[in-house]
Amino acid sequence: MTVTRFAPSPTGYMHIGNLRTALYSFLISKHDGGKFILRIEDTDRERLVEGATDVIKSTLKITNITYDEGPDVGGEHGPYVQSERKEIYMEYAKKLVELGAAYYCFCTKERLEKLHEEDATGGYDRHCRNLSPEEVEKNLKAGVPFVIRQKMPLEGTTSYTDSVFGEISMNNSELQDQILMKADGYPTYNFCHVVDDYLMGVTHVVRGSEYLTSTPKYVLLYDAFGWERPVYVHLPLLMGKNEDGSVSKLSKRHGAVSFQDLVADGYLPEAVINYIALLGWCPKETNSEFFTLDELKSIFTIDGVSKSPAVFDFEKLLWFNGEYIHKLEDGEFEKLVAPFIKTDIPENVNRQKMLALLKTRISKLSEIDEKMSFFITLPDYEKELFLNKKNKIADFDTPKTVLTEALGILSALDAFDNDTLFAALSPLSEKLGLKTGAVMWCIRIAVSGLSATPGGATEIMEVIGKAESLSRIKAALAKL
RNA sequence: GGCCCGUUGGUCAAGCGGUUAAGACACGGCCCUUUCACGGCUGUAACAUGGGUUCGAUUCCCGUACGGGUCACCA
Repeated sequence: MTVTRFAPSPTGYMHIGNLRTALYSFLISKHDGGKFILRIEDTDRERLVEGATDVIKSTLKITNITYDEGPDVGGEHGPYVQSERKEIYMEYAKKLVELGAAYYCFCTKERLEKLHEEDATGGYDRHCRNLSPEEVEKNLKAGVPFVIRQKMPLEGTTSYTDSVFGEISMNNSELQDQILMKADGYPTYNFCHVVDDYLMGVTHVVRGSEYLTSTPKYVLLYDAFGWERPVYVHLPLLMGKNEDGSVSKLSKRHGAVSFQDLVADGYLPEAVINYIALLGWCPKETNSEFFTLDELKSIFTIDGVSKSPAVFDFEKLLWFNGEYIHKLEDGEFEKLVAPFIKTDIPENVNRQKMLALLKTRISKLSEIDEKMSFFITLPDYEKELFLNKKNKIADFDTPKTVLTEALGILSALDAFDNDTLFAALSPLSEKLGLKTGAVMWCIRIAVSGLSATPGGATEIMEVIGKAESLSRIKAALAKL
């Protein structure tokens, strides 16, 4: 059975690149009907951020990336928070020492720092690698602080096969005797993720390609324990475009790059998921770009994953989001957009009709306030706005006549819905010898004060109601 | 700097020895139309570079350039 996991550090917000890793990891297991595990990697006690785990969990919940095992849902391989598994790691680290693949190191931080100053690229000098058992025992008994380091082979090469990048080979001489257990008794990522992945039965390790070159060290750990190596799936990085045109790893300076920022800005979770699914992966045998999570589960395969980094394009995300919003049911849209409406909507405005009009014309929910403002308050405008070349309106006589006539017709109307309005106003064009467009242009300008509006003249009047429509037309007449 | 990885239009990308080198976003034009949007049609625009291998390279190999990643008691 395919078992994958998402193993974030609770260090704050949910980065979009992290989310994509979670998604791909989830999809790989679900494509095979396998299991997906959430594991919290909180061994860095200094970077820990309060509440960060909740952000992770809620993000996965909102996006429907459900996990079969995890901190709050439990499972047979728990606990799923590394700080709660502390003893396990020390036990395995000691085992590794016995196996001769790791050793105690009593070097002080001061010594290490001095070493670094002397040769910044040299790394650890393996000072404690060959301490005698007696010396180690003596230090241990005396309570000298220690770390446990991995004993790397001094020569030869270590290689493994990554399912997206292929064979990766590293000279063992490049490998540092990295720290497995820190002086505070906590393990480093380099060690505990291996132990956990093994213990939790993870078959596919899915993570960003920044781990591509450190994986040989992990593979060596599996080998030392005699454990079967997992399948590695390293994902191409997500990049952001800088102002000067260059690209670099996607980060805050590129804009809203956390999932919650995006949602707060009016992006739909489904749209975000759909978009990031396509960043670094492409489906086989279809040119479609719209996928639900369930569809992704069935078509997602590792061989569609790309090797090269992908630039996060806010413009395309915006387009995706617009598409998703436009397809929403009116009621659903009203519900989702409600939190973004900061302005009070007056009595005369037909909220429902207004939102229906706006739905297909916004690309993110946060645009709503600005887009609906003219319904609520008539903007200031110059009478030159009535002039329109395409409709052959070259002077103010036409709008004056149209509006005077329209005022009479509209005043007599009882019903004020779109169809009634259009039917009542249509004859005007023939009467005045104008095109429908010209008549409607004048009225629309009068009731909106804008050259471009969502919906036409009659639709706008339906939204703002009879009294407000008449009053706006009168105001226009006064202006003319 | 050493090591590892990558390079198809501005962006996401298909392609897996022989193609008029798909498609999407963005951009331009046209149509539709009660302005805008939607929709439909259409246009501009790409295989980083030099060597090989081959009858034939975007596809395979090597070098170069450029980009990225990594070298922590962070993950």
